[in-house]
Amino acid sequence: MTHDPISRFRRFARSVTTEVGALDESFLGRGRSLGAARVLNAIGHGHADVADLRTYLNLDSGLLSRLLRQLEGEDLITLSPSPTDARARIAALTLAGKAEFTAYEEISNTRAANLLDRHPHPEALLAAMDLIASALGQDRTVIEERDPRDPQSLFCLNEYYAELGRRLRTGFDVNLSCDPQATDMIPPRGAFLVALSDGMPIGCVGVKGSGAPIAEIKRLWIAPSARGLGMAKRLMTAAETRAKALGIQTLRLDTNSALPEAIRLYQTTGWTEIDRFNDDPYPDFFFEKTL
Amino acid sequence: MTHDPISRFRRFARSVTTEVGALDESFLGRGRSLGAARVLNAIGHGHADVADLRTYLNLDSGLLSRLLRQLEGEDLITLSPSPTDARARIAALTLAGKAEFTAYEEISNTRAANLLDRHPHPEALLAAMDLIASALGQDRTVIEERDPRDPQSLFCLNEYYAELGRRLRTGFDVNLSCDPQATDMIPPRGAFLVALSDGMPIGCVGVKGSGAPIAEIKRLWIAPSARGLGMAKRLMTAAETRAKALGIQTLRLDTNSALPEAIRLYQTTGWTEIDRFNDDPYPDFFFEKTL
DNA sequence: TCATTTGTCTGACTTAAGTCAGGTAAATTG
DNA sequence: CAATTTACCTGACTTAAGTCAGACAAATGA
Repeated sequence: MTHDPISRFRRFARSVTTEVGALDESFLGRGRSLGAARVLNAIGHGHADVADLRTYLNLDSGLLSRLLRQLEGEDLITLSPSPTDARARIAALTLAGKAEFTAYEEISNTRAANLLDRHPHPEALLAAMDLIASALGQDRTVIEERDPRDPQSLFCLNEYYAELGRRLRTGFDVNLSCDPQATDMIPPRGAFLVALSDGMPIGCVGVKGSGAPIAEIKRLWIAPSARGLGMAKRLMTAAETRAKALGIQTLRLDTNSALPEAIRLYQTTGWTEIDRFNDDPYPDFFFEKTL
Repeated sequence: MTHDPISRFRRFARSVTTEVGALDESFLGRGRSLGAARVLNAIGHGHADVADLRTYLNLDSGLLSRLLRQLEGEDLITLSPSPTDARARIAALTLAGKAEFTAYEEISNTRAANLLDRHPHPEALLAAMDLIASALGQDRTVIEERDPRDPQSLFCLNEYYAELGRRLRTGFDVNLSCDPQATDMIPPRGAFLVALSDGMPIGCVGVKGSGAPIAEIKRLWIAPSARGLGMAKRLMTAAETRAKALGIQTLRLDTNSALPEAIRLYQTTGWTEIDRFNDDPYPDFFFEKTL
């Protein structure tokens, strides 16, 4: 058998291992060990405090300490005590460090751009990568509270509107809908949650409150590449927990029969169908849940 | 920007690196260094002679020698001189070695099966993996001459027939077509070439000869995941070179207007359209090329 | 046949990576 | 406030990985 699922998976793993190995090789071209390069890159990507670096890179405290001093010796980073805890130290790139970091980024970006450039269907290739990254990263997906006007929140919301436009027979115009004001989805009135897989937004949900003990769930969206992995359930659970913490006792939501997966989710997670509670033209299904 | 092509590519690379790292970790669970495990696996996958192992694993001769002796000391492999060259040595797994090899395979296969099992659309995930593996592996794709009755050849031929069935408005029944006898595509009359990416067949082409200095190109097929990467051109060039070596002076082929990519390829690579030269019901385009 | 090349092995290295047991100073807790 | 915990550092290790210069025997070519 040469074409069974497992052979195909393993061929994928081999090809990707080769690519990863080649990237590591080109990293070594900058005359620094892979360990030091990883630390430099992690700092450049915003992992500032030493404790964070240690868990992110999964390094022994002694080993990381030495790597940090090596980078400090090369004048690529500075280490200063944390203002809130004089024991902890915070790493920052110097100008030279930023230049080195950019050089490493260039290596990665060039490899990525080359591969995408010479492919006949870059968008298909990227969609495939999204799918695989979501499947592999499902255990590492985190849910974070964000301002709904954040770039990552806006990305989710735009995708959500675009998808509604495609799926509702009538199309979707956000201006005709009961569009929640951003402040209604920010504490203390409400909250907006984004699911991030490796930093990439792959889903969102909003709790739209008014200060009263009743609030609405809005804008539940999951990226196509992440569907079927249980993200909607995780997001809804997180939203309910957050709503409870904000003092909300009852949640309501409206949805559309063109979104059967969503309706099925609500039906199986303790929501009860209720009568129409607004005059928004789009929804035709209404649910309620007591927390 | 959080959703540009390069970010998406790099998110993919990160998630896959984590997965590869986790696999290496579980390999270490068998109490052998990664180097020794890699050698054992390579032998199990048919890399028997030491020289082949050295190039395949890209190892220093001294290092490989030591790893081999370590495995020999564990009674996992035997090393015997090659019958054709008494300097060269050939590695083979002992019974215990086969058991260890299987254990490593199990680790990989279980990880693969787990991931596929818990995904809602395993076939979509696999198609995405095929696409990426073909894109990453395009430089490592090799063209090999095979017997057209080989399992890998048959896989290509079946896919080819299935695809014709989908694309021809009339469907496609191999029995109605001028199906070449396998012996017509085996030296000295002809040849059958298969493109292999990491051992996986992703394309084929046949040269159907009769002993005369005129022969036909048949069964040109490229896997969907590998289209647009120039494989068809590579296969055709290889087929022409092989035909020439078999003493063939003129090549002909028939094709169908439902396959415009193929027709475009022939038109741009030195083929001239000619009159119908057979009464096969399927083709409606005919080409010829003098080598 | 004899010089050269080839395939593998050995011993003596270097280096990166990682482990582990203290040590110091700051923060936290009862 | 004293005891404990936490965050990081240091020194002394081990191990895997990899490099390099020969050594040897078999194969090859003039």
